[in-house]
Amino acid sequence: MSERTRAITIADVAAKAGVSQASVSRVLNGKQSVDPGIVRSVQSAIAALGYSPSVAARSLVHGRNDTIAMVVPDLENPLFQGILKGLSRAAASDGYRVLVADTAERVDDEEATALEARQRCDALVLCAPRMPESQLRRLVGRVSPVVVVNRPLPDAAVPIVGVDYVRGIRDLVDHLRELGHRRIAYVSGPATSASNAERLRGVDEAIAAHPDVRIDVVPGGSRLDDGYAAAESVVAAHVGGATAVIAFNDLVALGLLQRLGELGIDVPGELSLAGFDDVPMASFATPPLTSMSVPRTEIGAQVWARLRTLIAGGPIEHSVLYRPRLEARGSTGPVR
Amino acid sequence: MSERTRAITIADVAAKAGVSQASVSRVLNGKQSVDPGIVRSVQSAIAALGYSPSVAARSLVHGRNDTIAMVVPDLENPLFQGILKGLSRAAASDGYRVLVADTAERVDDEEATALEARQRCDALVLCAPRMPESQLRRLVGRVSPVVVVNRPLPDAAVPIVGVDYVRGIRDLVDHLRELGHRRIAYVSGPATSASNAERLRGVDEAIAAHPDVRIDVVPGGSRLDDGYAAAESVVAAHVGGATAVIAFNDLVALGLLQRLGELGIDVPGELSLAGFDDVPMASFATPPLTSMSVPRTEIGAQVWARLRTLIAGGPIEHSVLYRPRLEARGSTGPVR
DNA sequence: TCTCGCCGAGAAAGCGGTTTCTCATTCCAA
DNA sequence: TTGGAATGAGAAACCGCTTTCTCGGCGAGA
Repeated sequence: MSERTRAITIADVAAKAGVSQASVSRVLNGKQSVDPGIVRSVQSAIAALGYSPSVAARSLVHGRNDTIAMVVPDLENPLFQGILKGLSRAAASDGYRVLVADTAERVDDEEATALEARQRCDALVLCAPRMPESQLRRLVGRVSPVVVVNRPLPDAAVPIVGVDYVRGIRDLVDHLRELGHRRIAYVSGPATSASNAERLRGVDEAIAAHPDVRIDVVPGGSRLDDGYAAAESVVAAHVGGATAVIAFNDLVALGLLQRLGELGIDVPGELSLAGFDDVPMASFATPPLTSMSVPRTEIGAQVWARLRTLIAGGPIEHSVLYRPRLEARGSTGPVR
Repeated sequence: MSERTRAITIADVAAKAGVSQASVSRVLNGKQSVDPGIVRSVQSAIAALGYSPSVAARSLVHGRNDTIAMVVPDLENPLFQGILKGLSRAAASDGYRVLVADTAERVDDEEATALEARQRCDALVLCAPRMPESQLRRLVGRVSPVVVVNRPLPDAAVPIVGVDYVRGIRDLVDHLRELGHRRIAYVSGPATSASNAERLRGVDEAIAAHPDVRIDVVPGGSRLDDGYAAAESVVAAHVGGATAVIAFNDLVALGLLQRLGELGIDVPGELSLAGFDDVPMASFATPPLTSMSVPRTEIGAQVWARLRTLIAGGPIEHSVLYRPRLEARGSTGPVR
């Protein structure tokens, strides 16, 4: 291949059309009336040259580049994928693009990744950040405009979009209680996950509200194999009297469900099982998994709405917490 | 909030340090020796001011912005997610970030989306593009450097990273044939999917290689509910003599598996079932789903390797086709 | 001791656009 | 007919950084 030909610039277009660069710019942006003749000659020059303006130059002068970044602990989590999808589509409708930064659950890299991503973008979405609260508070101040997802941060000057896990767990416990369950096991999530802490609060509140209910917490994780591996503890809890299980999320529940099947434990006959998030797979499990539905793409869209306001210099809009909706399916049933 | 304070620039740093902008730049980039005293004063000025260089300005000068874009038909597909994850992590290790552009399966928007994304980035990844071949050939010429994933494009001047679906299907048919199956149903994917066409070629080759095997193609799709909905046709094929089913991908297979269970059809007793892609959920299904494993994140990494070479002005590296690996699990068994 | 070459630092010229500023027209009202 | 406002187009400044160009100072060789 020969020497790379320099890309054509606005100057080339101006020369070809016999007008000034300013006029070309005006035609391009159409925010000032221009002589129709000039418009025509500029347009034909653009077409003839196959010109397309440099995004970088534009960014420099405008101080923005119509791109936002989403920082996420693990791209493989269906919840984050759904949020990314919703965010990406909503932002696209306003001409914004989304850059993804996967921190691969490395808590120590989160801050640096966020700062670096922020440099390239006009705004940031921090999705379920794992870092300590004090660090997060400091960070959100530095990377504004920013929206935080799935991480409570009381009184911080940042919009939060999240899921009411406390309420979700309570509703789920209510569901199980109505089915007659009084002894429940909760398979917990990653220690660094704030939403796990929220779920645990939900557990506590549920216990407080229903003194007749007892909930044992057993260690788990966030992925399919974590659920599979948690079966042992769950069985122990079952032997100890638990008749129902709530898993940190659907992946854990599905992994657990598989293992319970292998162990010959009937769900929901012997043990009821519920997950969280209502991932697409949930309703396709055997038995279909009871879960708390979370509007993933809707969350993404809401995040964008808040971010857009912020970018436009608007106020910090109210935070919003989605209340999960119970999807009662075959994996939970009346206590025997 | 008061008038937004202008961001600090390299000029501020230079002034504070009492040196020229050029020196600050030299310190920053460290590609020229600078007096240690100047280095120190610049560094402390940077620290004191909390300066961070403008990415946009840098991009303008360099003509690149260390960002690539991945255009994908549907972010919810686990295959693409895996590729994105692998790509994103590999690129990150070279200081590159990835921007995602989801075309939401709208074939007509693909080209525009790709062109638009290319403007903001140094290079492009076209993931399973749905557009017609002629259009794609034209496009890849315009958006170079570019790597195409999962779409054959013979003799095009572009590296291709993909999966050998032809071979994969053949291997899968061989597996079923060894189990005694002679009548198989193939639940096909989206009409616009090139990889579905490849699978169909695999079907044809398998038939040609094994005259005793017959494979019926029934319509399907690419998602869980497509598989669920395809059950009717599959049952018809089963009644017609088919003893095994190959689904377009694992999602279809899992959806189908669920419905077959509801219909009381024993898998693999009555009907063997296999998917494709080996998504994480596959081994957690009941029964565990036989599938063809595809190295999703590895593909992403390979894509980056090729793209990096291209960006650096290197040659178009050889295309690579991964041969799927059979993961024989419980959903396929000997014919009754 | 003098000259040549090298090195390091500042000045200035871009990178490719947008936007202000300026000035020449045009149009309307007095 | 003329003054003044409105309009439109070109010149030039500017966005923030990199990189070339230039020049002063210094060390080494003669």
